[in-house]
Amino acid sequence: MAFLDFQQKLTSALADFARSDLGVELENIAAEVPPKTELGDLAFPVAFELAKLLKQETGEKQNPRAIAEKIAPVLESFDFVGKVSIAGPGYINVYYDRASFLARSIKTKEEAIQGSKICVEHTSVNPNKAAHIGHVRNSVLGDTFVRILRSAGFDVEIQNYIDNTGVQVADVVVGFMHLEKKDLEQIKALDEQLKEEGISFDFYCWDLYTKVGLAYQDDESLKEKRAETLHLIEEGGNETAELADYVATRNVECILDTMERLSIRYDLLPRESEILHLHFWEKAFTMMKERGAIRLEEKGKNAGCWVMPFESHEGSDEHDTDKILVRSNGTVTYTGKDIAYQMWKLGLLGLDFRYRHFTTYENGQDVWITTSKEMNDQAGLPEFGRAEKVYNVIDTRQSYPQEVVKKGVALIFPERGEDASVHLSYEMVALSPSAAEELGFELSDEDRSKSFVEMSGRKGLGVKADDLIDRLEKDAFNEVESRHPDISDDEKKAISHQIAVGALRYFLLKFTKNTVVVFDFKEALSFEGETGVYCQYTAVRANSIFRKLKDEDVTNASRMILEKRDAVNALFESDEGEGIWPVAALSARLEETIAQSVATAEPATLARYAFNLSKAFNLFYHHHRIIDEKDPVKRAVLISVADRSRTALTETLATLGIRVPERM
RNA sequence: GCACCCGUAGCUCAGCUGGAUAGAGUGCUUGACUACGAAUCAAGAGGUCAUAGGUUCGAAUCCUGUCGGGUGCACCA
Repeated sequence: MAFLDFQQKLTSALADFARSDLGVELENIAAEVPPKTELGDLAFPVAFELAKLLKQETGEKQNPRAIAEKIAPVLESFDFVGKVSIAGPGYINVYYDRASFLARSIKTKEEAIQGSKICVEHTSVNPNKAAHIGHVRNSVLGDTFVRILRSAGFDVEIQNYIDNTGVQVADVVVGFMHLEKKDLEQIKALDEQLKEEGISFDFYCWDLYTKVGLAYQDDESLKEKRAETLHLIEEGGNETAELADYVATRNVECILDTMERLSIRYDLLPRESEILHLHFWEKAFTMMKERGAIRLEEKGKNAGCWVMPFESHEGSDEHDTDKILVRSNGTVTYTGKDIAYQMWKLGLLGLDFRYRHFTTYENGQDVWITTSKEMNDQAGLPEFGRAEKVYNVIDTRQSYPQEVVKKGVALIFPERGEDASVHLSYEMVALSPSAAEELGFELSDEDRSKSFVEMSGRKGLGVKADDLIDRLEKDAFNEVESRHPDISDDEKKAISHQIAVGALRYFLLKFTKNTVVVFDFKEALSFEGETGVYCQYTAVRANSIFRKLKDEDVTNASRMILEKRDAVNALFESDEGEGIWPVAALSARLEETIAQSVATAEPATLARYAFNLSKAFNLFYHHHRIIDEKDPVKRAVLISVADRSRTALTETLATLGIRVPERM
């Protein structure tokens, strides 16, 4: 039983009372958590609202406090309510009955899957190089949001879009073919050689990509090669495309390995090549023309282009108000393809991909990838797409094209509307100037004067995800070793891995989405203060209490609380009970925090909850000795509260993708 | 020029659809380990919530202007 259930009952009772006894219809009743636990567990500022409404109807001025006095008995009639008090100018503060709350079973949420499917696209790293910390923010945000949605009971499908036919892949292909003069066989041989040397393929491509970028600067003919290469890759069915496919697929494998280290997994990898070859765009184009969503420009500078009118932006001489979807040479822009893809995700396109099994995770979960070939073996193929709602995790710099996609789809399918497509937008990860220098980059005076430096894949400026994870694991290993010199190296490694993941995921989740994360090594590598490690440590500590308790201590505690309700409540009234209720109360707020995270699409809310819960537990922990407590009633309460806290904390951390080690 | 985001403690950030005395972390000063684990805890100092108005019982939060910063606005992806 969570507080959210209580709140819902109280709110509807309030609405009924306002309707029947005061003759006022309250649309939504605001409830809030009082600033201090001494002020109760739930507060309704509704008396102010009612005073205003009653004045409007009757013309008589009403005192909010007097109204609150009338409401209090209604709320007090619930068995889970201990008392109700009127505070200040008319706040109605509700105190839940503590003994009765602790007597209820912890029972975590019911597994009621909500009917419709939600599709979340995240990661979508260009498959031409290793992932950096900016990509990881995307993935961690997306993955955590998926976990939050699932925790709230939604059916979620995870897609990682693979732009395997884009310019960035073409760049690396140009590097292999024209700078290094390698053909497919030689690249495969190189790949084998790299494996032996312990260098991952995506790291090699990272450097190659930078080299190509530099080579373009003083070799015009190479730029022509790029256009040529891009064209061949898009067209498919030639040696260049085959080579590009190998390079892109190997990078996808590497990136998936990186993400696996962070417990991030996918259901489907849709590729751009299939969107092209299975003619998704042509289908969407026809529908858009039929529905009059786009028009062919006959004059002006966009003559010969198909554009989508876009009124919300003012045009100017330099910038157009309309968005071009088909160029005057007849080719489709990225945004055009994206509209077709979005339509597919929502089950509106009337075409489907073909699928090939890509890999299986160690838990047996399959990952599928799209293909244009007819496939025979489709055992276990799930139904992809056809989502009720789609979240695209993409950084804020792509807000404009995302808006075009959303509006475009809504224009063709007004019955689904704009709400079906959500751009889960977040700010970029940039580097602090000192971090950039630490990576060995020379900064201009201009860069150094800025508060941050943007990462650049093209320049090779960025913190590679695997490097950072390695560093975190190494630091964690040293810490574990100093604390537990007796355990095996394998166990130390396993623990330090969990710590590293906890540290990194939390670091990226503690900032709200629209905050630019200015990456700084010291901060990112910290294991103290507001970190994932702090939360993990708290849970480990709580668990270690229960390792020392006997099972019957816990069951006895439950029985004791049921039998001695008066004594339990008396404990909370006395000084002895100080600091116990705040953790218990906070532990009961996981469900509402999840609901809030879903409503605002903001995982940071849950991360903050994990930290606050940990802090509350630590406070409680330092105030009370649980195992040694002599008073049987108090001991029972302490055990029950500690058990609830560690359960809530463990579940919260799991939803953040953070595991709790046995010891650390 | 236009659109979106941001401006809160020395620094980095929270602050939910408006609600009670604006909170954390970090840094600084001090104190607590023969332990249910010090990756912890406690105490102290630190704020004209950029600025000027408006809306109302009530504004860090909503609206408008101003100043300062970021990001977009390709027949690139």
